[in-house]
Amino acid sequence: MAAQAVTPQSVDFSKWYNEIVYRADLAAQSPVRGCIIIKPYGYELWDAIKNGLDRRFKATGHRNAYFPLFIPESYIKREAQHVEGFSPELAVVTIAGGKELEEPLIVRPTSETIIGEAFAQWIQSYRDLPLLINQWSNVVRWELRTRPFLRTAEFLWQEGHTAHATHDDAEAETLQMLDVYADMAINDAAIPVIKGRKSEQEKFAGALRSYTIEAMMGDKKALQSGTSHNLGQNFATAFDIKYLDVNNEQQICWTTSWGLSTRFVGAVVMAHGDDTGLRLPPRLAPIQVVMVPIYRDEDGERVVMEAVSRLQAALLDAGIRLHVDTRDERPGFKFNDWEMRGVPVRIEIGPKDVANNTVVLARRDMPGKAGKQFVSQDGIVEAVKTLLGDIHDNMLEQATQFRDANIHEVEGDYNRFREIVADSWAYTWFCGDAECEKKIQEDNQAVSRCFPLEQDAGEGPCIVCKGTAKERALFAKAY
RNA sequence: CGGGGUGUAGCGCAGCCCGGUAGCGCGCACCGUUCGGGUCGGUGAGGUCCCGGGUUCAAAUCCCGGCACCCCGACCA
Repeated sequence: MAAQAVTPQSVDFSKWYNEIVYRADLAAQSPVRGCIIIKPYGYELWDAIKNGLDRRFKATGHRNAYFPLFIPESYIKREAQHVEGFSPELAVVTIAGGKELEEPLIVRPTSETIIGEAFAQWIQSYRDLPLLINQWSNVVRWELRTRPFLRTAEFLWQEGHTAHATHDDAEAETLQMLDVYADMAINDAAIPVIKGRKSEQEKFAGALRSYTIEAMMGDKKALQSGTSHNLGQNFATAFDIKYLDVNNEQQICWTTSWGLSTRFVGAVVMAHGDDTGLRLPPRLAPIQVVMVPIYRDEDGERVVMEAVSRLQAALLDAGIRLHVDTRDERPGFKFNDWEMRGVPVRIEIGPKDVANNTVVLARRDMPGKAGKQFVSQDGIVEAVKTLLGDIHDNMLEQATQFRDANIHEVEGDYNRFREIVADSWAYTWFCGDAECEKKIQEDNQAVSRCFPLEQDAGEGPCIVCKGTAKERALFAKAY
């Protein structure tokens, strides 16, 4: 039989990624350039991400709403930086119902403008603030170069939009939502992310400040996995979002927006996957446990399936997402198949196990024999629950160690800096100047990722111009 | 948007140079065999050879034009 292994990460990470996405059944190619079909398994993964976020959004007082897909062209043009940032990648509808439209409609690349217009009508008084809205939607950005999940012409996401009375309120909201993203990434996806502020060059078109959670992928490239923006009064001014304060004076609102997209599915794949396939974090895995019955004749089948039904009922009762693989395939095939799909735990059960009242528990995060253990059927639910927790912890630990081993601090030595960013992340003093950033980008393929929020105070020489820098930044090659 | 590549069965490809009945592997269906780490054998279904035009008795193959997708760079969640 032909080898069915994927291209190893070490040979060609990019190729590995593409193969995994299709072979693990996350997505399929679509007839439309730059778009993908998200298949059920991939969508279930997105659903899990989505549910984790939605729960957190609601817990912090946000409400979901839905705004139109089509945005009048004039709206996009109201905020100068915004239009400049987005115009190259807009899809525009000029004909509808067989007639040329009086005003072209933009297929939303993001909804600040149309939501801003609505906010202007909804907000009259300081009593209406803060206004905390979230939308789950699709957006379109006509990217020239696309990759499944990481950058597609159409993608799914959520975009939060809020309005506040003061700059500080808006800033608190922006940072709170960044925390929400980080919490989901770490506790649901087992991806250790670094919270930071984007440089002036890298911030959102029209924002006062942009924040990001940055994650390190298996090839050591950085992936911006979620962003949160303090929009200041830029959009509020452009869209007349005003309120009367306690003194009956007109004030301009402060707004925020924050988004996390199906790109995060790509983050899960690239942060955890290995040469055997996907490795899904237990809390997001659509299937947490797969049970593979093993037998060689009808007697064996009867006795094994009886035990399978019993264990299945117990595990499903406990709320574990379980799948029993009864396909007419050899066990070895099934093992490999589910490993490709990243299922965290596999239960093998055969006649010998039934005789011994045991099962084999195999964990995806530890390959081969090392990850296998015999456990008693009696304590199966607890054993599985504990194991799922252990796997999450271990995956987070592995990813954290990998990340920390590949971030190197450097001070003042530009040559050393260049060596570092060639292969990993550099952490260094950076003045934030556009010219300095440009030089780094031109000399290396790396760009600034963020000024990490958690760093010791102090100052040092900017890695490029040697001028006094008050913050350190992370630099890396990025997706 | 620049550079390269590829369009032939669901997927991966050969055939094209040198025109002559469209093939291989995997997958799929059925039968048997096997089943604790990617079984083996048999039978079978499945094709606008990317599209349009041209040359020719005859085009997957040669010529002209178009389209699509993929990969690599610059730009971006």
